[in-house]
Amino acid sequence: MKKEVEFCQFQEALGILVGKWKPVILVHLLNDGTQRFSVLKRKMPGITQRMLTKQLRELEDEDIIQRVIYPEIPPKVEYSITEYGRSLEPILEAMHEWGSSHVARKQAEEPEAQEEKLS
Amino acid sequence: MKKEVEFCQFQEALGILVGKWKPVILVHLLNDGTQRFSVLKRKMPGITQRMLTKQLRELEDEDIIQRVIYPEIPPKVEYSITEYGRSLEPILEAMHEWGSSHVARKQAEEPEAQEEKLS
DNA sequence: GCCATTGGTACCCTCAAGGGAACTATACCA
DNA sequence: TGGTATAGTTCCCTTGAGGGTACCAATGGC
Repeated sequence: MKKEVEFCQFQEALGILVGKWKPVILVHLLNDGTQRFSVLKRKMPGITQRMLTKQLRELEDEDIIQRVIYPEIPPKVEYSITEYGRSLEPILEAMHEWGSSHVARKQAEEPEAQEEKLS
Repeated sequence: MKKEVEFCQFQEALGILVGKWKPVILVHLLNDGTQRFSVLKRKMPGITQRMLTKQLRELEDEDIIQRVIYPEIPPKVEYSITEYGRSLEPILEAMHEWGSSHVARKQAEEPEAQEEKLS
């Protein structure tokens, strides 16, 4: 019974981190600090306005990031990591470290998509 | 340029861990060691045969777990974590730890879905 | 008057993840 | 003869994540 509950903890963290863009957004905000929408967008080639807005809103809803609107024209909105969001750093670090070796491994075993031709 | 590549590392780890059941499967295999299909299934109430098979296959394809078939009747198949799969442990641990405090936090702020009524 | 800028929103589409239910093969047991 | 157990597979369906395109509002610059 307790165990069932325990297993959900993973889903909690995953639920926040999954999404094609969320980890990337978080790393940008963690590394480079507060940034406005357009700057984030420029740093993520391939993302659409719609997607970036959506992901940012979701992270904001989870209280992982903070959104500050400056009532100017043209609009200015700045995003930053919250204290709480910063607590995700260990996970992101662990994932990054693991990912690095995973890619290294993949490249080692399929440098040219070879399949143990050397028997 | 380098940075772009770096950001993909997260996706690598996420791609393996996402899925409603994969983290749960991995934790079971990490904690309790080698186990056969039916035992795993029993430990995961709610999962269907189809789903469990699928997730196990995917993990096997990634070389995260190992599948050993005993040619008996009725069939016996045992699953276990590979050396490589064990390298995911830090991530799972980080996620679990974070998830625990996240749940604690959630329960603290919405014990009865109250909204700062105490002003 | 017209265009660019910024940070969005609205509408619609596609594809994959997840899942339900039924079926399979083979041997043992009663 | 029929039921049970194990580890699947097949077919079909639903939902949601992701994404493309177009549009908006207000102002400054030419």
